Amino acid sequence: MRLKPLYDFELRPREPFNFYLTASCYNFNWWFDGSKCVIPLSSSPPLVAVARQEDSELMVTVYGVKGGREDVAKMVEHALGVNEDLAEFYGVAGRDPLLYEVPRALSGMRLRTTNLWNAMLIAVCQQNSSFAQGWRMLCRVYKLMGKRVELDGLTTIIPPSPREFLVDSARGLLKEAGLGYRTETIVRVAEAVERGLLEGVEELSDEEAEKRLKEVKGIGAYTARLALVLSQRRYGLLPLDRWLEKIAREVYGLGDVEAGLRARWGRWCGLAVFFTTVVLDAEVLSKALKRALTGNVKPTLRRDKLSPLTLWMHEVC
DNA sequence: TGCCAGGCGGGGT
DNA sequence: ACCCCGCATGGC
Repeated sequence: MRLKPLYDFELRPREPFNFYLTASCYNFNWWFDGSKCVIPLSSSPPLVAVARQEDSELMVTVYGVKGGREDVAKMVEHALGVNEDLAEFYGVAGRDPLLYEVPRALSGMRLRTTNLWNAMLIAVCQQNSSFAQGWRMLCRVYKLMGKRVELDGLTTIIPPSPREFLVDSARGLLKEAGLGYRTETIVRVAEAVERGLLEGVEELSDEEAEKRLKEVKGIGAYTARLALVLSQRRYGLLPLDRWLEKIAREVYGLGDVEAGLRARWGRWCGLAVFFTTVVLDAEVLSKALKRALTGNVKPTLRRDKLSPLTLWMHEVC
């Protein structure tokens, strides 16, 4: 399917802003090519934005079938976090033995958000799997179930909507993608979305939102919190998994890791977790722990090494 | 080969 | 409240 350019606009991000790092992180090569970042906005009707940097401006072109000038600027602004103020977080991170490189090597990098449904898909793929395995699963889901679209010269993918997970062939495709027992969980999430269970979540408090997501069988505290961080920037939530549990216990000498991290990171927990995975290149626990304990907390950025920042350079699946 | 990896729920205590 | 185990898959 071919989408046509509908209109353009510009955004002026709050400084410091690093578009390259923001677009690079946890991204695939059909959404970022080193200069253009594709931001899927809607599956039906198909709508995507393409952002690129020009001096201190972001130039955004919107593609679709016909529009309908919804509040695309607001959506792109939120997706890239262009107006986010991280000054306070940089204060916290700057004196943290795990995160002190964030205001330095990663200055201006923001977390990109996606919609709640897609964030839950991402989070479910991280359950009980390594970084590499989780992102490979996700890569295959997008290739097998996403919608391929063409924009001018660019071929890209719009992530599948919950509806695609409720057709007969969906389970087979998800198994093919390697999701294993996560298949049933993500199908249940899709059903919950279709029933409207996840509508209005953004109006709820953090605790209520987490509780709502956990009503779906297979969604626990980690998955719910991660999805809310990745979609709604609810940085007060702490997605704590075995990986971070172990690292934080050793690096900070914590007994009660959850309470200890809350005390340390406060309302920035979610963003701190995100950046912890980035600075340690999301290495498997044994390697990440070694690096954390020796103060090797600067992301590698070598293109031959698969990491959150180089994912887009690789043919993952 | 067997074992493990950024969870989770169920069933035991 | 805890603890423990199995769960499906792929990589080493």
